[in-house]
Amino acid sequence: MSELDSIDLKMLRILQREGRIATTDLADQVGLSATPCARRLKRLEDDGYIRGYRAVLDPKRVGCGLQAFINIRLGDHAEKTVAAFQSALLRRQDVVAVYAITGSSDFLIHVMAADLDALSEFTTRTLLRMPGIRDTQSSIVLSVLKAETAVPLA
Amino acid sequence: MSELDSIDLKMLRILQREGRIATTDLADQVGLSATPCARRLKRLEDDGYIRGYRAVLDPKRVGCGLQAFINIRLGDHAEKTVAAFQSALLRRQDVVAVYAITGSSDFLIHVMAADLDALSEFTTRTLLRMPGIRDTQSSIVLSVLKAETAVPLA
DNA sequence: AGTGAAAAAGGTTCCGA
DNA sequence: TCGGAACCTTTTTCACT
Repeated sequence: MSELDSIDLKMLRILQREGRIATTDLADQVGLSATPCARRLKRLEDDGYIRGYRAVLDPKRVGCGLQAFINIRLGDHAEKTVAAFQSALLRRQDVVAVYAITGSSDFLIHVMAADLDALSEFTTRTLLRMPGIRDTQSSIVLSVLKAETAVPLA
Repeated sequence: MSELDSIDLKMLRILQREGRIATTDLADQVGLSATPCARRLKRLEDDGYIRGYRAVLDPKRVGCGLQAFINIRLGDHAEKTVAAFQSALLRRQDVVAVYAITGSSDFLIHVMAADLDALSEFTTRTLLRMPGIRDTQSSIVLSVLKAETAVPLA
């Protein structure tokens, strides 16, 4: 479970931008031949540095024109309530992220929907009917100036 | 700019999970031979449905143990101030996302840092010294229950 | 850990349906 | 638009440094 050397970091930086790059090209870019590059890549995957690879879609292009962040405060923090609330959220495809946070609310969720109608339907029909919710506060995304999946690597 | 048929959608769904899948395997999974599958994939890329491919790293594993969301309210909405503020944020690697939002604040940003020290340094040394900022409100992420890059595809 | 060559697997192009 | 064959590239394996 050794450390990452500068070549590993270089590889990770490149792979965060070009997830489908051929290992031969990756090898060129980090100054290695194909064999050790493939070995390192496998190690980075096996040791859990790389979780997986994803195609990044253009949300608007595929019919998801609206995004929102919703702060949620629970009224009841009983373990059972919290667990039920969480698993209900996690099951939904349109809830793309769920964070437990500090501050004035308990959870921050990131929702994607086709349009305002779909979003308000989610909020009123689904979210507000979940047990244990005290209040919610929605922030609709007007524009996405940046949305990296990339983790900063010093 | 034609529509996406059910095979295209299937391909996109698979690619959101397995961004590095071989096109022959993708072809098998959608019931096509390699040639038309590769052609469709190229079209999805060229027409902007697929923005790119990314390796997804484990943040903790690569030294980014702390995430936070920060709501930012500007005091001065002059175009120049807003533009300067935005470009300063966009330049920073540790600011992984920037959204302009509705509601009580103007921007929501997603920050990744090694630890609390690094985060508080960012807030006090960088963020609060930016011109035009009226106030900020940080929510530190206690746990990530879900963080999909995937866009929901009906 | 890295290299280079050979075998296997995957990707691309062209043509016919 | 699809499928198949030929051709080319990439990946993997292996012997060696």
